Amino acid sequence: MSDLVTSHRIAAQLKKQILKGKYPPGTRIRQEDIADEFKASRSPVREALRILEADGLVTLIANTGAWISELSLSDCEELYQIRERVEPLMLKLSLPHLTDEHISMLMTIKKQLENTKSIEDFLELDRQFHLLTYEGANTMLLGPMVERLWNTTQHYRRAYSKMLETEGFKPAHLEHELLLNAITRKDTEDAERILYGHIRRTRLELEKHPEVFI
Amino acid sequence: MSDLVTSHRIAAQLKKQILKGKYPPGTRIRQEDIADEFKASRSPVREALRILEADGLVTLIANTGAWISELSLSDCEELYQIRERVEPLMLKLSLPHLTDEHISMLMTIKKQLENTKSIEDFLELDRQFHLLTYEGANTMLLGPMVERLWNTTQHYRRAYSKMLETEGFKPAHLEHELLLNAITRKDTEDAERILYGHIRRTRLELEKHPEVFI
DNA sequence: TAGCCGCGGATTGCATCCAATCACAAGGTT
DNA sequence: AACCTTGTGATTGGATGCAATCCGCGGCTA
Repeated sequence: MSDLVTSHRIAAQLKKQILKGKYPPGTRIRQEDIADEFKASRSPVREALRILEADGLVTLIANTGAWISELSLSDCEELYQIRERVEPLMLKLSLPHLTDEHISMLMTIKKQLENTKSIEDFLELDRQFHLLTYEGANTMLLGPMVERLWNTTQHYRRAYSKMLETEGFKPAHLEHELLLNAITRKDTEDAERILYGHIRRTRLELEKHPEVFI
Repeated sequence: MSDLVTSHRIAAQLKKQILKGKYPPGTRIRQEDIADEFKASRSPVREALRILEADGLVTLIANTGAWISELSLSDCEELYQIRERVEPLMLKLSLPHLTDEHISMLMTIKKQLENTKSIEDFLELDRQFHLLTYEGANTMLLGPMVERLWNTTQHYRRAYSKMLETEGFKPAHLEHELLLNAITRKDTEDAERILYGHIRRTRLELEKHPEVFI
């Protein structure tokens, strides 16, 4: 389907690379370089860049070029405040439709999360954990929006995580425990509150590390 | 600047036309038609369509075409629920920076809003009123997001408004009164709650009119 | 008569070429 | 010495032509 379309293929690949950290924020992207890398012309590359712009991953400036999006501290605070309000909603919509399979999968991921020492694995598992709690909400609009919020903050979550000692992850683990518990009990209100606190605490921690930003 | 770039110019113009209701939801858009209309080639049109896709105004399907975005009732409910959570945040960030000029402007718009009989004017003034209350939040991310939410629901606000008798607008006027009052008092908490209720009530009203949707 | 297959027209996707624009550096002026 | 100006190279934006894909219609078959 759309994966056969060159522009979409390029967009998907580039997205992976960006999220993996291949290009740090502020890196300039030249159309021709990408075109060569994918053995295509600049046309589909330009479309791919527009797609990634919509995802918030790159920033385009007319007649000038494309850069990997860069967030200031205040941008990041803003994004987290949005997440604080929006993700509990998504959880509320999702929770009633989460099955036992979802929940046992969540338990598995939670255990892996507690045992890993690798930052990269932590980031990936944490993302999987939260996005899985939203899986029940079959939504055409909120889902992409939330994913976008995660994507744009990815670099900063990574940078911030690297500054933490392993002890620093403990609150997150406890909150995951509480969250999973509330989910199992199908206690929407509690789950929403815990998630709100989880994101809010992370924001406040992040604000203590302005050195992550320019 | 970017308005001189053909693709941006086309995107901006098309956006206006769509919001004005020139193309109802579900209308197919052929690249060549738009290209002819703007006396340009298909290249900038394609970019413009990608931009509008990011705005949520059109939906692209690979190898098939572009359509004016269409919302189902449940999509619309979802959007309103997002607005219920996100717009109060934006108001909270904006309120402390609203000046007396903002407030007197808001009063003017409110009066016009109460006196107009035209649906089209009502839509435009209502939009101006609310977006003006957000003007104090100089945000790079929330602002565009909120505008996008307004854009994608525009058609349905219009369709729904047309079904209402003039009496039907009364609650909205009262809520605007309360909201403006709370803003004048710089009472963030109250303003947030009133706004939440305003959007929520509208959503519930909308749910009573499923005939607006397909 | 209903359903399936295949073909032609219309439309989108991609490559290539040329034009327009910008950033940067060198030179001149005050 | 700092600032403005101008020209050149690099890069993006747009036009055109061709290839690929999809949709609808007609005819065939069960």
